[in-house]
This record gives sequence, C-alpha cells and structure tokens, in this order.
Amino acid sequence: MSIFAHYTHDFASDPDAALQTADQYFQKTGVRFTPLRRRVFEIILRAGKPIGAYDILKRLRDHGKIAAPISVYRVLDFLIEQRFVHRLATINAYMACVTPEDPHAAQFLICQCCGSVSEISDPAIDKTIAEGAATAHFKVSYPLVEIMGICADCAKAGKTAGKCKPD
Amino acid sequence: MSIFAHYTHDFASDPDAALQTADQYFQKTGVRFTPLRRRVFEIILRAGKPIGAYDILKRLRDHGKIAAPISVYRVLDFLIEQRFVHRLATINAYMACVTPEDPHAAQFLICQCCGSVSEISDPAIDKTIAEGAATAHFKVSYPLVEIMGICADCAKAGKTAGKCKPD
DNA sequence: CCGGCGGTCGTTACACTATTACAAAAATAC
DNA sequence: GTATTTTTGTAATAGTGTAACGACCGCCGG
Repeated sequence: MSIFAHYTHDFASDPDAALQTADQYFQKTGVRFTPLRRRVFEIILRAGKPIGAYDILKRLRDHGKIAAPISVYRVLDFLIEQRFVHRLATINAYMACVTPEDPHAAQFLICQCCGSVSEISDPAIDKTIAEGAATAHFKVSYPLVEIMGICADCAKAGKTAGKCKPD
Repeated sequence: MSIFAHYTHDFASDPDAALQTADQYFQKTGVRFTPLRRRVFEIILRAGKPIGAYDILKRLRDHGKIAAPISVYRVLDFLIEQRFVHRLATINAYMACVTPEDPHAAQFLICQCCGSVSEISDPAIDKTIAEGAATAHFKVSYPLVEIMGICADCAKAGKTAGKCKPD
C-alpha cells in the first residue's frame, strides 16, 4: 500500500470490480455499454497505468479484433464523456477513473522519471481554479491540471528531472 | 482594453516591444538569440493567439526560408526553456509569454467556442497545487493548468460548450 | 410485420504532430 | 588557426488523431 493510498483512486487494483461497477452503472442509466466499449475499458483498467490509443488498438488486435484507430478514439470519447476515463494531454495517454458517480475535478501527478501517474482530487485546487476563472468571467467546463515533476519514490532514489538515474 | 487587462499578460499587444525585451534579455544573459530563434519568436508574437508548430513552419516558408519541422521544434524547445513561450498541451499550440524574467506558474483559460486563450497568473492556484503535491511528497517541476470552458465574450453571446452558436 | 430512425461500428484514406539519425555550418574556446 | 561545441540542415519516419461514407443493429410507431 503506497503512501498515496488515502489520496488517490486505486483505479488499477481491481479491474474486475471496476468492470462490475461499470456494468451496474450503465444498466442503471440505460446508456449502452457495448462489448467494444467494455473491452476497451477493460484494456485500460488492466494496463494499470496510462496507456496510449494505439497501444489499446494493439491489444484489441492481439485478441483477434480487427479495428481501426477511429474505433478506439470513438470509444475513448465515450468513456471520457461518461467520466470513466481521463485523458492526459501532456503524455497523450488515457487512464481509468473508477468513481464516475462522484463527479470531481481530478489532478494528476506525472513523474518525469518513471512515468508513473497518480490521480489526486484536491478540493482546494479545484476551488482556487474556480475562483480564478470566475474573476475572469470564464465559465469552466473542464479544468485540466497535470503536474509534472518527480514522484516520491524517484526522489528517494536520488533522481531529478534532468537526470533520471541515481548519482 | 479588456476586462482581463489587469490580470493577463498582454503578450500580443506589442510584438516589437516584446522582441526588444527579448533582445535585451539575451544580450544580458549571453544566451544566443539567433536569427532563426528570433524569427520564430516574432511569428509567435505576431500570431496574436496560440499557433501550431506547422503553422509556424508555413510562415517561415512564406518568408523564403526553407525549413523542416525539426527546426521549428528545436527552436520551440529553446524558447520554452527560456520561458519566452508556453506550450498548450490540450490544443498542441504555442503562445508567447513576455515576462520570462519573472518566473511564475501560469494558468490558461481556453475557450471551446472561439479558441481564444487567456493567460492568467493566480498565486492562489499555484499555492494550492504546490501544497497538494507536497502532501503526496511529489516534487513539482512544472504545473500545467489548462482550464477549458467558455470565455466571457462567448458566454455573453449565448454560446455554450456543446453549442458554439447563439440560440 | 416492417419501415424509418438514431446510434454504433467498419473501412478507407488522410491530416496533423513530433522525433531519430546523421551531416554540414557557424560560433566559441584554446 | 585549429579544436570543440553549438546550431542548423537534410531526409526519413514514428506517433497521434479525424473525415467521409456506408453497413449494421436495436428500437419504436404504424
């Protein structure tokens, strides 16, 4: 259990449970969770870390599915809209979020050394952003916060942004 | 004069002055501000809004310069490192910042209707992000905040995220 | 039953964004 | 003036995302 456990979504710890949650959610809402959509969501969940669109495509094909990029992007758009998946613009990757019922603004800590990403959900950050935008009379639809830096593990190993190997 | 004037960088209002500032800055620091780098910075300044790497390339070529994408990207890396240019990850575009001497975390308000981008620099946002990251023992190198939504002008015209034409 | 309708998916082609590898040229240092 | 470092050029390619169009599938009303 990491030091972030109380703070991050344990989005990758149990893909099966997450899929079940999704099944129930879509059953309840009547939104169509088709086999393709479910399959893509499962791939993202089992990746255990952010995954690129073309990696998803590769894994679809590994399972005998013939698919084009556009199929993946369409499903990603759907899953993002349904709040089951986040897009990380800085690294062009996608990761799962298992708490779509609880709409929240998420922030991401992206390690420049090891590539790991932690999702946090800090209301204080969300609040100051909302206030800053309001000052500019700007109506927020989606606040994207991607914090680049060095994670605790890499920092402990003596790594820095410029040099990702220990001294 | 916009309502943001006290709040945003008026980065595009006077390209000539910005270029002069850059000239002086690089003279002072001894960092090489080559003709190509200056030319690209000028193009970004005169664009008056975020501009893509290939648009920069096009404009270089319009002025008789034969150049490849890599040239533009190298210059962009340089300008970003020198804090004269920001990269907007969500829209793959670049825009000028005229206050590199005053290192600051910037936040961007990106209008989903008209595509305009305002740069704000809200210390409160910066502070809460720093605190949130510290809680996770994460060492921040660059906090990226890109707030998607509807700008004041478009909101006034009755536009929304889904429908970018007035009712 | 079936015809229309909206949503989903397949197929093809393409546009846009960014990088690798190596060579030439220019500026700087000794 | 030669060696070294930095910058730029050249060519090819990798990676990311969309457009356009048609087929299919489920659903609803007639």
